[in-house]
Amino acid sequence: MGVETIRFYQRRSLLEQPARKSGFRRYGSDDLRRLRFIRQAQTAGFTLEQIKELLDLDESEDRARARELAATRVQALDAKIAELQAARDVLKRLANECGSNTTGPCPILTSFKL
Amino acid sequence: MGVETIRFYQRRSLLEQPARKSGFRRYGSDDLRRLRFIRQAQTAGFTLEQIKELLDLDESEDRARARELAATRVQALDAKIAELQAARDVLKRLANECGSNTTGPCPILTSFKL
DNA sequence: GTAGCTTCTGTACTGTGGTACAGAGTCAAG
DNA sequence: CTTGACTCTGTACCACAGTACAGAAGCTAC
Repeated sequence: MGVETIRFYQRRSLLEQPARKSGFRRYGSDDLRRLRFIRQAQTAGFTLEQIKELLDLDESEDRARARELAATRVQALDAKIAELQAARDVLKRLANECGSNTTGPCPILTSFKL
Repeated sequence: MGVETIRFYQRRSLLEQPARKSGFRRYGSDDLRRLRFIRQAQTAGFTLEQIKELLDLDESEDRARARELAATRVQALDAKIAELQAARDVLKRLANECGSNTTGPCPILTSFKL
């Protein structure tokens, strides 16, 4: 994670600008934990905007809202996983067919077209 | 799919510009099939650039390359599915915990931080 | 005390997949 | 033969999550 990204997060208010010692930002373990949180939440598919909300919630201890965000995200993840799984299975099958019968046009290219 | 999208594809050379009758584009079933192909390939996670290549391959009947693209995509899909699945499971578990024990800070917010 | 690295601010640019708009032309129905 | 809906070209803009760069200042080691 480059320094540019960190400053980008500061501009987006996901990270506070630490007190400066002679104009330089120095970071502590709090910042590090926040950055780790951002990364984890990103892999769960939260947008930066949502992550900002989660971080703000942490301050206000609004458990209901946090659960709501999580539940919505789980649903979205389930939908996305199902979609990718379906696409994967189709593509896998087509790739196999394309590999086995060697005459005629590749089924990957023709199958979608019907 | 709006007309703007179609013209966008034409600019990206995914779709040919049909012969004009007095300046207007008229589309046939070929174009329709191509558009359907594009949509299907998109849900499989191919980028427009890759879809363009697939469409070009269809002309050249290069089965090996088509299989290669498909195999790479299947791998990427598998990886993505696994990642999403892991994130989903963690999030789901945290949401449950956040709902069950009602004291202390919400585990969704604290768990990532350690 | 200077070379070489990092940091600062601010702005602009990237890629991906479109969307929106202005201003002009064209077609079909009434 | 006008009205309204559609199309054309071209350019600019959107979201998202960064990344790059210029030009200046500061820190560190030799």
